[in-house]
Amino acid sequence: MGTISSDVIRGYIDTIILYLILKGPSYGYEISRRIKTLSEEKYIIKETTLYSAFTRMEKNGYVRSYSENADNGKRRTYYVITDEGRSYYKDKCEEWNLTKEVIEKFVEDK
Amino acid sequence: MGTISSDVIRGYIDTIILYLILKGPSYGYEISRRIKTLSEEKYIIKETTLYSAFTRMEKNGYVRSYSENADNGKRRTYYVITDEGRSYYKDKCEEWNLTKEVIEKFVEDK
DNA sequence: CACGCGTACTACGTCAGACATAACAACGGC
DNA sequence: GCCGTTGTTATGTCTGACGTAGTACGCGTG
Repeated sequence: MGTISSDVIRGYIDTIILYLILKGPSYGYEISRRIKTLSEEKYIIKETTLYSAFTRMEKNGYVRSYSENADNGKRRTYYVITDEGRSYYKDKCEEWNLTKEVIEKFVEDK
Repeated sequence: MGTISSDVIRGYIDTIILYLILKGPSYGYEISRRIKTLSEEKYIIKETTLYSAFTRMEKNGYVRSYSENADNGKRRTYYVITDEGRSYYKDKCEEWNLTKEVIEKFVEDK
């Protein structure tokens, strides 16, 4: 307990990932760790969820990718946000504010 | 525009419905209208979504149902929240607060 | 008096997203 | 020599929301 269920966040995985590459490219493993620490361990993304999100977003034109060999001898795939990705991110932020308002009408205050 | 996408609310349909029968039984059509007005037309639930939610929740023990002939000659299926349903609702409200906190870390303020 | 509209619900099928399970691969440390 | 960390990929499953369609009754209006 303390962690949130997956369905809840469904629809915002892409937004979360895009947020983390707004300021510069990053790669899967790093993003997953940053999600974990930023959310204070309340949300830990699954590898499959993460990488399938990348594939989906690349198909949708929200990210581009390139491969590079890291200094530690490992190959890495970096992801870069596109203009389309930025505009999608902004739209999702607005949608979030709407959605939040709606749901809060049906959720009792603690 | 103005209305919210379905995936976003996914996972909260049941919560929304349960909220509307917290204070007493209701039936599909009425609930759908109340969601529409309460959300200020920002969320309009589909019949299929609504009735499949009822089925699911009855299977899970969150609601009970009974049929009655309404004064207008139509049969109606009323749904009643159970104790399990109440406790599920409370859990979801708490989960919502957690989720909200998490997502807001990745969404830029308007 | 036929028709559409509001009420009330059901059946069947589709699709996408999140996840489970598993594997591959290279390095460091004990 | 094997485990843990880093880093990614493949394959398959399951559920929830929705599209499309149909049934059925009563009421008002043209």
